[in-house]
Amino acid sequence: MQKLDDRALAYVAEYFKALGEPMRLKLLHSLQDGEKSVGELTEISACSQANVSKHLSLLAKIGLVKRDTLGTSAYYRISDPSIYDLCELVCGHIGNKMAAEAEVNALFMASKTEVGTTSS
Amino acid sequence: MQKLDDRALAYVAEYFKALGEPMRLKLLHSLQDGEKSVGELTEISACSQANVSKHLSLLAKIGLVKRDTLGTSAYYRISDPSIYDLCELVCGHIGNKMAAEAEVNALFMASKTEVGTTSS
DNA sequence: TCAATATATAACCATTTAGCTATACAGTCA
DNA sequence: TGACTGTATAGCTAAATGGTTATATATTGA
Repeated sequence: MQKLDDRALAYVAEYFKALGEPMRLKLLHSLQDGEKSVGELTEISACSQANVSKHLSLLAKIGLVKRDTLGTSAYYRISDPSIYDLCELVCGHIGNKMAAEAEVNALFMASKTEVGTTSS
Repeated sequence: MQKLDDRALAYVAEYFKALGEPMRLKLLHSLQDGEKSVGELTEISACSQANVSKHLSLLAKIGLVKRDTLGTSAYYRISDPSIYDLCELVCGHIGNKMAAEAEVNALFMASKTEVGTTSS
């Protein structure tokens, strides 16, 4: 039972870990409007083809994307749209945080104005 | 604009990365029913105190948990309940995946039964 | 079959990081 | 102040990993 829990935990962590990479997020974002070939993604991401391929393989292994081949090209597409719900949640969190930071910033600026330029 | 996008991307990735660690997920899970001290979490997680402290620091830095002190103890609590929504989504995904695996397994078993034990 | 193109993989390097042990730091109590 | 307790941090090691270049693999077309 505990063992199963740990396995599930590891599984969830693996999932999050796959999303914990800016380049992979960029690739997933690029796929949001439909499937794309490795070449297209390479161009979009401004990243080496080998690296793009490796990231896509990882995403496919996790099950986040699916792979289809047409001719010599490989086309990848999102297989689990729920990741966008995830990203939305996180972005919401980030939005809040940025708003909070902005507020703190404003307060800071205000306090500076109060004190004047004699900052010492 | 692109630069900002990359920053946001890095931010989201950092957030996911923090969740991409079984031990940190375990700690967050332990905090689901209320705040706990480092000592309590150390006992629950079966992990060294130093390591627990480090993970908690990281989670606090990201803003996932908050820290309060009482006497010599430090109490941590979830500061952003939305992470549980995240986990639920991911667990749903995992549930689907496991169900799919179970189905594949069943089909495999069935095919083995059909063919019989003369597996060659 | 041979050349060309698209993708995947191998081998390697540099960085990151989870874990450990030892220790520093801070608050409590005598 | 000095022992004690709880927490954080420093320093280290081993493993994981993102990136690179070079190469292997596979499909198309002449």
